[in-house]
Amino acid sequence: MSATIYDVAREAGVSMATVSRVMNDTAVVKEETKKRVLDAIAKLSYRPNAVARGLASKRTKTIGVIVPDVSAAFMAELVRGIEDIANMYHYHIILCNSDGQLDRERDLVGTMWEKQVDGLLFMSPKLRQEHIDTFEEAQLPIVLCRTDDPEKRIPSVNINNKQAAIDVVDYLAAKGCKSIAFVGAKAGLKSLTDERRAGFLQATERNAITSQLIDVPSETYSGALKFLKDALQTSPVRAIVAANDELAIAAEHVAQDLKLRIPEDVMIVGFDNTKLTEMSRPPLTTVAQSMYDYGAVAMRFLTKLLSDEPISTYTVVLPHQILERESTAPKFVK
Amino acid sequence: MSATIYDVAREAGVSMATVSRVMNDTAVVKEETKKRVLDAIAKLSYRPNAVARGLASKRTKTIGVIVPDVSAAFMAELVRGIEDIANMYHYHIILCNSDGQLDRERDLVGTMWEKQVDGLLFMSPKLRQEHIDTFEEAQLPIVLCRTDDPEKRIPSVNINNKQAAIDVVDYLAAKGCKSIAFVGAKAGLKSLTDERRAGFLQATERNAITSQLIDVPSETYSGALKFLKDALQTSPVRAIVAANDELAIAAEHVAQDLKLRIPEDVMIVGFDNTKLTEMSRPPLTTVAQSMYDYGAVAMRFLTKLLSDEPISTYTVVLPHQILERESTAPKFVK
DNA sequence: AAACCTACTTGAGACGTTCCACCCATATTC
DNA sequence: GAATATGGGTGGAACGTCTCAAGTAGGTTT
Repeated sequence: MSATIYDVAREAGVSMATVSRVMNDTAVVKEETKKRVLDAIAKLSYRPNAVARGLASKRTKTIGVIVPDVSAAFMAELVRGIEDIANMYHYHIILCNSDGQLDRERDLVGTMWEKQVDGLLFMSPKLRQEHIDTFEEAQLPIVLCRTDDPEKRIPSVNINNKQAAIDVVDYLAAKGCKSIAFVGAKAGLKSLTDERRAGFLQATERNAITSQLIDVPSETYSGALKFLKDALQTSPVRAIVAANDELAIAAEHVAQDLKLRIPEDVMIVGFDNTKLTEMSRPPLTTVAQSMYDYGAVAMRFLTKLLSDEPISTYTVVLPHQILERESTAPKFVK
Repeated sequence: MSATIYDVAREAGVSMATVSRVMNDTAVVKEETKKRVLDAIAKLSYRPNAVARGLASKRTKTIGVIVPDVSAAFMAELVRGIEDIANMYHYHIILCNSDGQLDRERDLVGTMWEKQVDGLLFMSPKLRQEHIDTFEEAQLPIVLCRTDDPEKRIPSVNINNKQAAIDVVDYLAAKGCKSIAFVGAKAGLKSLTDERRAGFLQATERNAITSQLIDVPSETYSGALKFLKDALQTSPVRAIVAANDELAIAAEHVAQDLKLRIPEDVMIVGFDNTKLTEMSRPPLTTVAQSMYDYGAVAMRFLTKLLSDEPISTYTVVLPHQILERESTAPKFVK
């Protein structure tokens, strides 16, 4: 069996309390005593038991991270950002997948409470009142990440998706596009897409651009192909704004099948700057938002909450940026 | 403050022990008493404290998962597989990124011990003696995943990469290819690639096929483009086997730039069956190994270890399969 | 000389469970 | 009728740490 704090105390000829103080550096200990304790620790290769520590101190140095699905595009990058910062502040993360299902999400918040996590990082495709109630009940410090809370009830980190879509339309308008389509999941399913669509509609109207909405049943490559083909065949447009990169690539492929040249005949813009954008033909113009930073900022925010550091704003908005590639800008030919 | 088991006991007029037995269903309790307890639990909305439980029972229902980098291609899928199965057996996972660095890995194993995890799932690009020593010291049930231990000292889950590469060459040979190139990182950097290359070399020799090795500095799309171009321009081959899908797509693009038709002029095969394979043009033939299953099987293995279920073999080898797509098979045209 | 610091150190009660030893009826066996 | 099971329950030590009130020794002030 492994050594306990009590063993170390006996070995060093001091009390448990002193050992504890040496370990946690929580009060002054005479240099000589300290050395005796450290020697004893080394000799017994003592490591503190974090569970006992958690019980006694009521802080577990553990953060619950609830995501819809780690394996979804770039979610892993976000999680990596979270983990890195967590680590920096000596936290660990318990990762849970909810598939965006309300029951599961509520369940997980409860279980995380049972595990006595110090805080929660929460991601969900759509935030409802039930979520808020659950959070209320759990009484845990929570930061929302990439999850829109229109009423700003919970601390959150987001980007301004609506503005980003507006920027994209303005960008395309400046290139002379007079007719633009937006492709994404039907309204009401995903907050992200809804916001982007709203920006799209607002900006097309303001710029007097003919707009068209292409609804797809699921925001995946294969799920979108057919709907895109139908839409593009019946009413050709000058540009396509896709709710994410995967859809944008589907749009590229459909356009190419219809013998349209990109970007000469039709321009295509995606969202999220996933790895796909570089690997598509032509490379995809997209709205970049660093997923890593997303997670990192959210986690840093949470650590501030946990250590009562002063907070300037409870709804952090991250910057975005249009990354121009060849799907909207003709390639420079030597 | 939230209710404790003691509060519930008082409310129901029974002892703590009885409440515990109701919660854990660990012994018979009279129907009537049980009801009183359950009512009290509901009334006080009692939830057991997992930390206290962990201290008392010495089991935390938590698994440590150490990966080089969650955000690396498809690692997230693997983690998802782990999480799903963990969940099924009522475990949670603490996820840590090591970047494949030995010190960090050893550190993490130690911290996971402190956190009193019930077991460890470990992934690393290259296993060394120091790893084994660290595991030994930690005295934790450990399963290696996608991490080769040539001496089979630690329980592990893997696929037979060498055989997979042999299968690919045989497959191409059957299609009449007489000259095949292998593209991947230089020998000695990645165990995975080394194994695949070994299989490739063995099979090309056996089939009397002209083989060529294209070494790239990094196994990424952009990092490989130039080297592929140089290689394909100087010595045209009939087929390319890439160490992973990303490289295979780079190969596709380079071939297309050289006005080669795929698969008529050159066939291309990737490894891993990532999402990219479906989204490339033409869709990529690849060696499929479900990353999700990889994680799922490893986790299931660990649960068996943890509950002393009988184990048939300590080195699980997962099946692989060549998924034929249009990069090696001409499209059927209506 | 009494009172008061300061610098260290101790003792033991939490923290919220699990689980073992034990108790008390009532029923069953020899 | 004594011994033995069995169902249903109790009490409290143990798990390994933190933490706080309290203690000691030596010096300084009044």
